[in-house]
Amino acid sequence: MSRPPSARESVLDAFEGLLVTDGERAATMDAAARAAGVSKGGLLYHFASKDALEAGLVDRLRRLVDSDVAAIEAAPEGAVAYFLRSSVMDDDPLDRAIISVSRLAQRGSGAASAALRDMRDRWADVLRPHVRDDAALDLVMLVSDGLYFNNALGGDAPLTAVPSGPALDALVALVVDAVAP
Amino acid sequence: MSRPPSARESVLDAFEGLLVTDGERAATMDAAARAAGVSKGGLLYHFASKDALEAGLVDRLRRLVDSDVAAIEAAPEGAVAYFLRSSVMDDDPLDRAIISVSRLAQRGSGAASAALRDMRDRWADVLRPHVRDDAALDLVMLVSDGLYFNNALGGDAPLTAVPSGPALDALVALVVDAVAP
DNA sequence: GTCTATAAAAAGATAGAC
DNA sequence: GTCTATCTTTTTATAGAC
Repeated sequence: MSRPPSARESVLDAFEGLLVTDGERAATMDAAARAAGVSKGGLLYHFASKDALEAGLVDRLRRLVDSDVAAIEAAPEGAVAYFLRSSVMDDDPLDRAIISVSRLAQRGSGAASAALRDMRDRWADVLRPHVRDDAALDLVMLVSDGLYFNNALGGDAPLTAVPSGPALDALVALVVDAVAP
Repeated sequence: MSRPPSARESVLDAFEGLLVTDGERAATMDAAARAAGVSKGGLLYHFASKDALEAGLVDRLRRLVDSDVAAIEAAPEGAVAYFLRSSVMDDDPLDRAIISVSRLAQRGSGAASAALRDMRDRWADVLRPHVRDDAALDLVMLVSDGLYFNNALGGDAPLTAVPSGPALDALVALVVDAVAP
């Protein structure tokens, strides 16, 4: 935790970047090594297999979700409003981790799917006390999923124009009003 | 339109099935040929390349969206309620086409991303007259995206328990009430 | 229209030098 | 810790027989 090996993190960053910007197909060990500026052998010293590389990304996601759950709980503007606003992709470390692990999940990685499921469960647990009932919780979670979905799909352009600015304000207000206890 | 070549459709069905159930990685030309009961050479007669095979699936999606938009417009229970309920994956031809083309989009196919974007635009156009304002339209579209997202991810189990039965009824009622003009 | 055989490239992984 | 070289398997695609 105090002294993370630099090359290891570089490889992980490069692999994540390839998944986010170029899609699953482009995220090969070869490409990750090249993007990180190491050789394939160098990469394989840190991550002995493709599975190990993917596990590294999944671990990173789990750690980022820990901080996110804490931030949701502490948000002054309310947990629901904060959660929805943070569901709009902003290219921060958590967003990149979610997108890249989503790509792994679609490649068929069971560990990636499990991590995403777990993330979603933890979000639901922290939001539950802040909404009216189960239908309200479903609504909040699904809007959040939808916001991520539009960024996780279609590598180049987002699937749609995700609401931002005043449109996002109006959406958040509408949802907060509909789910308030 | 009247006499679709049988082998061609079989190959397309097999390719779609592989994408839906086994994920992108498993949907190779070899596997599609085997699943369709033809040889690789036989497949390549109908689809000269992987791109052509993917284009075949995208065309199928476009045709199914045509019918779906008509069904939304004609729904007796209201466009929004019908649209949301039909966003829950039911393994019908349209759902399978959406999931499989989503997988192609994540593989990096620009044509697949464009078809999904177009589908979403057409849905928005047909729903717009049935909702209060732009924020309400965003809400409906995002909940629908969320419902699909949870099926498009994680090949084996859906990412979460998608609401069904009374939970779905309550969710639809909540949304319909929040967006009614 | 459908087949077999095979080429050509890319991917994951191993061995061992430095 | 990092490198080069090499092996194996998989995937796309071509050639040409039937």
